Amino acid sequence: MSDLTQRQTEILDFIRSQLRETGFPPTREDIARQFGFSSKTGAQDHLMAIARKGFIELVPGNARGIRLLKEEEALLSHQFELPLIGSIAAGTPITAETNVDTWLRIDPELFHPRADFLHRVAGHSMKEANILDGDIVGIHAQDDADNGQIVAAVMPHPKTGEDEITLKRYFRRGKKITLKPENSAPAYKPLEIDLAPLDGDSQEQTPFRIAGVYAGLIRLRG
Amino acid sequence: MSDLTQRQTEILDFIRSQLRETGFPPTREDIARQFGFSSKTGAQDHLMAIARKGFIELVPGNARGIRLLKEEEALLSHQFELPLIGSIAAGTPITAETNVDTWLRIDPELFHPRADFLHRVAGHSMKEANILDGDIVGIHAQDDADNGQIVAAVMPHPKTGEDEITLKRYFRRGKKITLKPENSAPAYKPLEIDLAPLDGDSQEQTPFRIAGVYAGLIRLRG
DNA sequence: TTCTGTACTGTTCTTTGGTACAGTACACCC
DNA sequence: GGGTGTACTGTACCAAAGAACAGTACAGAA
Repeated sequence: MSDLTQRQTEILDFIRSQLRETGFPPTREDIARQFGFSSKTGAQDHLMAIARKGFIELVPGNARGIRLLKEEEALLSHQFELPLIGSIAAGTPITAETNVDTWLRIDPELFHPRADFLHRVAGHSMKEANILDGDIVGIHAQDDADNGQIVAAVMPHPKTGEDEITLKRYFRRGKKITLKPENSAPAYKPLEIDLAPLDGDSQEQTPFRIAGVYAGLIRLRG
Repeated sequence: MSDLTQRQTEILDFIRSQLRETGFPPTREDIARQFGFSSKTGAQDHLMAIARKGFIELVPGNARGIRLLKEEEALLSHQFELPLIGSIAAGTPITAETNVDTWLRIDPELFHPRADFLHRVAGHSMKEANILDGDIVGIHAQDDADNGQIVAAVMPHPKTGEDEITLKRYFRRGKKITLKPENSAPAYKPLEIDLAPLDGDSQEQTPFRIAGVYAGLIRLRG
């Protein structure tokens, strides 16, 4: 399936938004009006191009006979789904499509605060916060956190160097940040990060950022 | 909101099915054809009645200008929702509508085994199974369980006598059933039930049944 | 250079489809 | 017995909307 042009994408988005808002697809004239065309033929041309590329189906002879194809229809209801984020490709925003393993049908608004993405927990470092290996946590995207909150931190894996998400409890005192696992076993040690390393100290900063705060979890096995 | 008549319900169902199949609402003529009316006025009359009762909205002057109202739209996707079961009215099956507090938009198929309903946990009796007060557990409906499984048991509350759901770990040896809390604090005691009380013993049976087995949980706060 | 695709304007034709008006029949309620 | 609501038939009108045809302009590929 070939790609849509910029304009065609805009028009497809308009069809989606109309469907969501009014409950039925727009007419050629609706589209022309929206984009400032003086003739509805322009809209018709675009529709035929989008249909030819397989994103919609036009039902001849039917008013508003525009059908989003299945893949497209699924996109519509992404509003009640959450992306499960796996590994993070370098230089991408966390919810970029390449980082999405799959979409799970869970209403983001159920969580407090609202979840923006999900992450599968590996390991037992948050055991004492009742977050277990294999649990899927909901994360509310924000780049800061309050003291004592559990955060999803993005930092390179100590061995592979690849960016990954880890859950830790966040504390900040001046320029010192502590990321604390919730497991009293000696193997789990707090991570200290100094935002103001001594001058002349060429030691590299731990490249760390907050992807969001913990908003709840789901555990999918009995 | 008053109720729909039989015929009106049929027509509303047809509108839903058309939306699902074609992606857009039917015309008056589509409806007339479907139900064998010889005039589209019959369809129009029904639409106006259904709109007057608040189930749909008609957008004047727009072809296929039929909009399902929000409650209705949600109904469309009940397939991806789970009922949260609160207290249980006497003599009703557990997922009867009167027992449903609300519907949460979570795909039942995410759980293993598939969840049939949800239940909010009150208290700390399953703390050591990492199920906390306030968690919402997914339950797969079945009336039996294997030894060691966590079950949702329905039995009368010791004080109020009202049927309620409690989570316990299930063990059976012959005619003896043990429902065991997962909390080693002395306040939490296993419950023993004997399916074969001694003859002549008039002591009342604990009226207990298994509503289903634990299939996972969601925790909606950070 | 020609061909193909995108991105439109402008006009015309015809069908689709909403809506109004006039009836009929039946059931239920006050 | 009259009013109201449901459940239709039948006719008619006209705006809404799809579809076809004829252009223009530009950009990139063969």
